[in-house]
Amino acid sequence: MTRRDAHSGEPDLDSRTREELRERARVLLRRRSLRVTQPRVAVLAHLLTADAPTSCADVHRGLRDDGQDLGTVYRNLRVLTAAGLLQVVRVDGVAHYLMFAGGAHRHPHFVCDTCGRICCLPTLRTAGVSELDARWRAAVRGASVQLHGACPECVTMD
Amino acid sequence: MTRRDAHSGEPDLDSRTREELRERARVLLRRRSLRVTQPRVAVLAHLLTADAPTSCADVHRGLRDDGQDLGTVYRNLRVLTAAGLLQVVRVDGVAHYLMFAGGAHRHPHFVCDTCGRICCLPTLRTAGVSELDARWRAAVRGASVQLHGACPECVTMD
DNA sequence: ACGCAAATGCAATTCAATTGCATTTAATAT
DNA sequence: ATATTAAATGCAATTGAATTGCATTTGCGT
Repeated sequence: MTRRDAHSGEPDLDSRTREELRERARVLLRRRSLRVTQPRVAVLAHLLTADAPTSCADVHRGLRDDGQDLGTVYRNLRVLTAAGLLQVVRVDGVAHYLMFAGGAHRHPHFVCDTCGRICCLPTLRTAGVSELDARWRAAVRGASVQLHGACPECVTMD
Repeated sequence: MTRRDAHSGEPDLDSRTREELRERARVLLRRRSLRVTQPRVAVLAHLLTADAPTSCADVHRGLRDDGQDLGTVYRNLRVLTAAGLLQVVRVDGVAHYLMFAGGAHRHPHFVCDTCGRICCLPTLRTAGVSELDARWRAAVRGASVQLHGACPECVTMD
C-alpha cells in the first residue's frame, strides 16, 4: 500500500511529494514576483507533474477535489503563460499548457489523429523528420508550421 | 468608373469575372463529385479570390449580401476541406481556410502579433528562417511546429 | 418529369474562454 | 502585530466559435 500506517505522525509519501511540488511552485512564483495564492500554486503544481500538454478543462478536472473555480484556472493559466512559466500548444482550437522549457529547448509537438494524445517530441537540432526515431517517423502524416511576430507593415509603423 | 453604361446589354467587368469565378468553383466541385449548390459555389468562389486564410465569419461576412446562412457556411467549409479543396490554418483557436495548394507546395504561415493578419510565406525547400527574405526574417519572433498522424501506440492497435 | 438522398435555412445548443462584480487575500507600509 | 490596498478569487453571466436537430428545399441520376 502507498499510505503509511495511520499511527505514524509523519505525512505519507504522496502528500510529502505533493507538498514538495507545491513548494517548488511557490518558489517559481516568487522568483517572478507573482502573488503566491493557493489556486495559483495548485495550478502550477499540477502542470509541474503533467507529462503532456494539458487543457484548462483537464487542469480543472484534476483539481476538482479542491473545489477550484474554472474561471480562476483560466486566469491563472494566462498569468503563468504571460510570466513565461508556461507555454501554449493549440490543438483543434483548444489551448493546452505545459511548463516552458526555455528558449533553447523548444520542441515540436505531435498530435495523434486517432486518440488525440499530444506528445512532446525530442528537440531536433536540425529541422527534418529524418532525425526522428523510426517509430515516430512512421507515425507522421502531416505537419504545420506557424511563425509569428510583427509583420513588415506593422514593424514600419512602430 | 468600374461599371459600364447602363444602356449596354453586356454585364459589367466585375460581374463577368465574378461569374468566371463561380464557374471555376463549379468545375472544381464537379471534379470531386460534390453537389453543386449555390451556397457551396459562393463559398468556394469567395475562397478562390481570398489572398489570405479566411475565417468562417469572414466568409460569411463577405457573402452576407446573398443572405447566406452561417451554419451552411461552416458545413461547406468542412466539406470542401474534407474533399481536399481547402486547408485549415488555426490562429488563436479560430479556423482560417485557404485553397489547398497541393501536397508538395505546403507552406508555413505567419501570424502578425499586432494586426492579426495571416500571411502565406513562400515555400522553403530546406527548413530554416535563414531562407526567408530580410523583411520577414526581421519579423519573426517565434515559431511553432506541430506534426500529426497516428501515434506509435495507435499504429500498433490498427 | 420523378424520387430520393443530400444540402439548406433557421433556431437551439454545445463548448471553450472571458468578464463583471462583490468578497477575500496576500504583500506592503505603519 | 495591524492596517492598508491592490490583486486575486468565487460565482454567475456572457461572448463567440462551431455544431446540430429538424422541417423544407434542391440537385441529380433514373
